[in-house]
Amino acid sequence: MRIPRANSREKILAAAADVAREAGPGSLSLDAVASRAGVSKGGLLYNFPTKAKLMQGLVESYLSDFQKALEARAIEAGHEGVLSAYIKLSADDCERPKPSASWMFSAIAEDPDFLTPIKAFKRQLFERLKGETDDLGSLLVCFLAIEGMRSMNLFDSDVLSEDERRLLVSSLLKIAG
Amino acid sequence: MRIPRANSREKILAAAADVAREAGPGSLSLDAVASRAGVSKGGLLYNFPTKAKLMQGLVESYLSDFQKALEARAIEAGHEGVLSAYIKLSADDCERPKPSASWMFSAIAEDPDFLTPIKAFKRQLFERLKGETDDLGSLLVCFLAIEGMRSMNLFDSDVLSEDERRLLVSSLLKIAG
DNA sequence: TTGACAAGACCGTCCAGCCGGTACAGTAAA
DNA sequence: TTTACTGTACCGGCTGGACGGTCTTGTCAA
Repeated sequence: MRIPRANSREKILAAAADVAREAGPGSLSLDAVASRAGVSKGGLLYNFPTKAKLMQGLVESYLSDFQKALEARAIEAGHEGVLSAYIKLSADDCERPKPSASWMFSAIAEDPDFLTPIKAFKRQLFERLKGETDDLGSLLVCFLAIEGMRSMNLFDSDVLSEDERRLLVSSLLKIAG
Repeated sequence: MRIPRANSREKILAAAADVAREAGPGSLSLDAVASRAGVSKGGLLYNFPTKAKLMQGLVESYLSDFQKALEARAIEAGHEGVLSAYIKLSADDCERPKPSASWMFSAIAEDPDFLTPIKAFKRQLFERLKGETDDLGSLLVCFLAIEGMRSMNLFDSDVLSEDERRLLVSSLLKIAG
């Protein structure tokens, strides 16, 4: 019954994200992921020898997806600059009602150091944005506001209404110029 | 050996926060909290019958501390308005090198619904700020930027340098002013 | 072309350990 | 006597992980 040559890694990663989102970050167990992915626990452990490796895989795929999406937007936006691309990308990400990265809480519970690559990525992005503008103050406000928007989405927070979010995004785009 | 009439509840709450901060949110077990608080497990369960009650206690004390601090700042700041008070309070909170609310991740792992009171509080705060300004766009940017700052601190993120944080705060105060 | 065989991908079971929670007898201050 | 614990002993469930077996695919000599 086993399908040969299936790309199990991606299937497992997606399953892990699904489990964390739907059952809560505290319920991200290997058993749950395996059954969700349609894979035995042994098979899961074959692809990711430890839970830590699974988390690491989640972080890496998150980061590479993000980078790819950002690059695509940056090309698409062209002269408007990377900051605008980042704003729009984040706005779209936050449009989705359900947070797609609840697994991050599981990763933090496992070991807070899993966030290190994400922090490094953000710092790198910030440096890149710094080279694009001469008003550091505005950039900081913009960058942090996006961060706030993303964190609210992560926490599944409905503090802002849709209208408010739209207004926020347009205000940010105005600041970004 | 028991100190009479000690306020164990607060001691336990503080111990729980300490454990989460120092050993990581995934290591917040009842045993760890009890031993950290210098209390037996029986004593801990006497004060908080379940782990969920402990989390709830953490959230409630966090919220009441926050509200008290904000009120104090608001009176202190006087005519400058609540938004300025909120900015300054958050800036000071984020000055502290170690995040004081890692327990929040433990709470989310336990049950994401523990955040509901916090979301409600934030919404309430936002409504209050809305009544103070006529430029909703600027308020949104400010509010979200603060949110971003707080979340970065929560994630123990050193993405921003001290200088950058200072510049951010002054930019925010300028927008708010 | 075929057959042997190693490597790759995965299954299913088992286990030791930890965690939340219970139970209960004792104790010292108020 | 009541309140507020201490301390110990215990339990059942779940979890991460180890392990041995199984099926599949690729390779290569005969």
